[in-house]
Amino acid sequence: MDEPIGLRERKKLETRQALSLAALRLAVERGLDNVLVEDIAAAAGVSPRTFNNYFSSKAEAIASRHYDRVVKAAADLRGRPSDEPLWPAIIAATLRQFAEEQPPDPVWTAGVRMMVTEPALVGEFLRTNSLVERELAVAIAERIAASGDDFYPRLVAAAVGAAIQVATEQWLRTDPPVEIDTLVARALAEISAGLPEPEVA
Amino acid sequence: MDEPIGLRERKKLETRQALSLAALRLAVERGLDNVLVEDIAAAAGVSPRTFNNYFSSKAEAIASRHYDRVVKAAADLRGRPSDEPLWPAIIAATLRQFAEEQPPDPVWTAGVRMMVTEPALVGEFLRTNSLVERELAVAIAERIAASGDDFYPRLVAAAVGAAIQVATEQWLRTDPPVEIDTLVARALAEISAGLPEPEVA
DNA sequence: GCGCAAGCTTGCCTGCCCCGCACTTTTCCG
DNA sequence: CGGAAAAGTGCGGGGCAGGCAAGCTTGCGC
Repeated sequence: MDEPIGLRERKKLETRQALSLAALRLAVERGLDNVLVEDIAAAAGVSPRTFNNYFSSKAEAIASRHYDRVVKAAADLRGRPSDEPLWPAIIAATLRQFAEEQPPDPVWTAGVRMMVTEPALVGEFLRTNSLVERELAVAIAERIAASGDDFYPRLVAAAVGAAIQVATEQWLRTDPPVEIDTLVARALAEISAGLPEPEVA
Repeated sequence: MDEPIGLRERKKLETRQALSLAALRLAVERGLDNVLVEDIAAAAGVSPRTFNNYFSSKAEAIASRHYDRVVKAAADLRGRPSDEPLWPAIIAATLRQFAEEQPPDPVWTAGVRMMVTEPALVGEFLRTNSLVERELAVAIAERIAASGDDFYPRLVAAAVGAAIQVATEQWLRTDPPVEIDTLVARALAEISAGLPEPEVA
């Protein structure tokens, strides 16, 4: 968390963020396919050609915001005391991401719904999650003196991803809205406990 | 599992399969972006316009084969005796898919590697997996008298998907090749056991 | 300061993809 | 056998992604 150098880099980051934010906002406002790359570029104050220097597709630009957000959970995990047991640390780091923002930004929640709904976005959304899981696996590996490519860290990271995924889906579906924290916590608890078959009702 | 009716349907299915097979084979042979939709259509003996009546993208055509394959695991699970405990049934049904074909078809393995590697395919691949998980959740729900939309079945299905995903990744990476069955079995066993933090080495 | 090199932005242009529409051809079924 | 429904096809348009070759900006070393 540093690199004070780079006034040039700064501008680049700003442009990138402006583009991804504009992409998300416009898509939420008017629906994905009423937004042209041209519009996004205009909203960010750059030429359409430049858009593709930053992102290789509309979908990627939108998902980029998602990436920036969830990647923080991995960073959070790194910052936790190293003597804390693994799963409590994971659960705490994850929940913090969802708790941070109350009430949740309506543009963001609409964005999540869109990413999970629009066929043209789902793939990129999932691909992003899978990228984040890699980061997460590395953070997990650090705690147990393993490599981020090893089996166990990858599996744990994938399990966490799956839990969040399911929790998010259920959250989008519940009609009387439920706190997403609750759902995520439940999913993580259950998946870390091994998902035993419930007793016959 | 029937519908004897439909000589019309038959042709449709054949065309669909011809298209997806051609898409996969050509992409493996020459690399994804040296294959035009035109080529695929030609190889399947239909017009380019018809291609898009079946699939909405090249990626979807390729992933369609993947879908057809893995969806069988869910069907397999349905066919198992209903008094068998859940996890053994899941594990058996899943492993059967991988065991079925020995040695594995080289076009297929190359195809999997491609789907996991090529940025343009990864998203569609993941999206397909997520679709299959829905089927799987329904099959799981049947066994425990629940709905396919309920939390627990979804979570189990997602966990299974995550396990297979990780196993596949590791399998593609192991240089002295390992049987994928082994990896899948291990991943399923571990995730169903709850992924406890390993003892410090 | 100052000028040069590296790097970012942009415009232009090409190839390709996806899809709507209208028309033909095939299949189904009474 | 004849009409309705559905599948295949050709054409054309809107849009996207990316190579290339200028311009323009920034940073760095002198």
